Amino acid sequence: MTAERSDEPLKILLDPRSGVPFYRQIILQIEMAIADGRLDVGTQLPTVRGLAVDLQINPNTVARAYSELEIRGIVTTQQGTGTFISDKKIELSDVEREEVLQRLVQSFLASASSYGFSVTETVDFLMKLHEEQAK
Amino acid sequence: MTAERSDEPLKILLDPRSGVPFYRQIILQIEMAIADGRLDVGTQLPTVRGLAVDLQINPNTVARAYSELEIRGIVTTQQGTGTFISDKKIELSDVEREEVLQRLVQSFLASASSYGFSVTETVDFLMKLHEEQAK
DNA sequence: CCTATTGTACTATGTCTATAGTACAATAGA
DNA sequence: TCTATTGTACTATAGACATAGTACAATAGG
Repeated sequence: MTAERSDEPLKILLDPRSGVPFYRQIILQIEMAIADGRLDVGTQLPTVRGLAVDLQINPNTVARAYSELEIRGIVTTQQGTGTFISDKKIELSDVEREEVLQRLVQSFLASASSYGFSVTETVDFLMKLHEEQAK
Repeated sequence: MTAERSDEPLKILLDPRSGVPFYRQIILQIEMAIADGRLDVGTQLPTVRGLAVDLQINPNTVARAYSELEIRGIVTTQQGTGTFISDKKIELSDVEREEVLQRLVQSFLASASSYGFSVTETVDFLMKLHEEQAK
């Protein structure tokens, strides 16, 4: 094995059967990685061409994902250098925050329910996922 | 709490932001409902036009979902009568079930994250909500 | 300065998805 | 029998998605 960098590279997996567009899957997985701490502020993402080769998809598709992430302020790009995780912070009042989260959660649970997942099952799954991540 | 009975109509929810085609969301949710017993053999599905109105989508889209389900032998259709659950057993492996939930959870967490909620905060909120509901 | 590497921009093509609209076929029920 | 309801089939249009290909711009490093 070649000597890798100290920090392991982000592993992105695409599921062609999910129906979810590739560029969205990339966005989702990068967002997740940031949310749970696997990607820190300032970390460089794989290059457009590099990731395209890795995932065996068109560079345009990667570029589109990065472009959307930049529009949302989640990453910053520098011509000729690369794409990096930015330090996006959203300011909301506590009340607003709670309302937003409440709405997100309700929508999520309703969705899971329509697929036949009970609230208990859904919550358990999330907890387990979170515990594993904490290791 | 609602006092619903076994005759409650199947509730299908479409998520336009998921990237998953409507017709596939319909197929998946019907399959899941059959797999976990919410839909029994012989049960009539909503009519093509009726479901289209409910979901506010084009009848062609519903027809496509039903058509694919029939090709797979999951439903049987009778001209002029309707579409019914056939007696084909649906074997959704735990893995497949988990994949669906995984996708829902990932999309949810990414969404929450984009609003500035950490995974920990989101999970805690859900847990607390669930505990209170259990009382 | 020169070159490789990076991100960006554009055109073009093909497939998939969803829509609107129209028409037809088969069945149930009055 | 007649009519409404059901599923089915088709055309046409528009947009999203992924691809291929080409070209350009900005930066790092020798």
